[in-house]
Amino acid sequence: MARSADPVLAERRRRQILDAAMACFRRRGFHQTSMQEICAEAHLSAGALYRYFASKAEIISAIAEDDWRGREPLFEAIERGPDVVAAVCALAEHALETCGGDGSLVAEVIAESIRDPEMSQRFADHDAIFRRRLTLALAAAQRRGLAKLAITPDHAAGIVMLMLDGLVLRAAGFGAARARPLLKDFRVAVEHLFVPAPPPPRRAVKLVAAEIDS
Amino acid sequence: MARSADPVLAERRRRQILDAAMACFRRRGFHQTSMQEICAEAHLSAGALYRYFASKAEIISAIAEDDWRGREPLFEAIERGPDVVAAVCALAEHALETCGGDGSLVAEVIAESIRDPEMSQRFADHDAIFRRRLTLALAAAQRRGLAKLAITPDHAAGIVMLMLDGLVLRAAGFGAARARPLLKDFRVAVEHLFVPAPPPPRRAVKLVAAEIDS
DNA sequence: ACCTGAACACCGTTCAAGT
DNA sequence: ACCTGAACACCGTTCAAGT
Repeated sequence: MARSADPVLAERRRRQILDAAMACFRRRGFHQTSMQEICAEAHLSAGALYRYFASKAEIISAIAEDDWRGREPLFEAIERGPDVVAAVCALAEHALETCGGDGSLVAEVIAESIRDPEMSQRFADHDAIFRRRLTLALAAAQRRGLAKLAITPDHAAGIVMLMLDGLVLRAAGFGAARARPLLKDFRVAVEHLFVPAPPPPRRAVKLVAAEIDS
Repeated sequence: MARSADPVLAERRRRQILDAAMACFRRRGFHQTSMQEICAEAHLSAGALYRYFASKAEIISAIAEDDWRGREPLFEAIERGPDVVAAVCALAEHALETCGGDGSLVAEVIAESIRDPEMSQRFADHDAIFRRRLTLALAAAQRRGLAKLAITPDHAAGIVMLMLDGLVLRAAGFGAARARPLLKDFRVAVEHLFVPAPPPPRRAVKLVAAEIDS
């Protein structure tokens, strides 16, 4: 928003406000936190804050944007790492960690994105990107012989994403501690979708089919 | 809340308020709807409304309770129906329908349950019941020979629930239309978890393993 | 240019007063 | 017993006035 003459100050103020907001939201949740509280935490007046963020929703949105960064390494691990199953599970663990802590921010971001159409669109876009990226990573792993998929990479990506949402939703709603056991379910599912290429057998086995009358 | 001398009137008023609230929430979302609007829609004053519901959250909670009823038939279809895969997919379709329509109530319920600790606890309880019930249904289907599970019924239940949440979250956030394609992913996953017992083969096949030097 | 903080238009909830 | 609606204690946001 703010047309600023001093971009350095502007950036400093934005971080100052974002950090204050995150602290407040973590303590009391998005809607329980008043702008006055954020102002107090950031040592700024209401008027000053509105120079840098047009609304409370815009603050939440900026926090979500922060969260979406730095997920690329996880995809690269799927593409190139030695253990695809482990790398996909790392995606789930990362999701759980991000949602970790009880007064989680992610819960607030989800809640807000469900309500606010603009945030929702932003989420849908990110969702599509995420799926494409995951599909590509899985297909790459498959081509390199790192994984034998029981189904197409695209379906696998879709299923993994559905389950990730399940984890995130529970972590957000019930706390990371209650969601953690579900990682086991996640892993079991992944293991059945990604039939890992068996290690080169020390003894080959030949299967012979013989017809018998029934 | 309301200690009422006339339980018939009380019940009528509760329905009246709930119906008005649902109409308002569907139109404008939970937090965008003011109590004044609900009062107007229900043709009651604010004071009267608060005789029957202690807070806005309690109204949302009552709506969720309504939603949780009548899911039992779906479990029974899993237990007893001829096609377990189809019955499990019906669970997903039901979830999508419930979340259907754009200004969905479910989105509001999710958002609120994430925020409000009491609602969250209620959700966690229902979640545990749901998992037990689904596990039982799957185990029963398995015992009756209707399904051969690739994994334990409990894991299968957990995975199905994770994916259901994924569907619900997207339906709530992006609209049922954008979530519907994911049903295909869901089905593919279910088909791989529930290896259906193959139809009695017209010709039996005997597998013979013969060791060979590698 | 940047900031302040009182003022504005709301909100959910309560409670004295009516019938 | 049941209901009304003005009043209360807030809220997010704005904007005239300061430096």
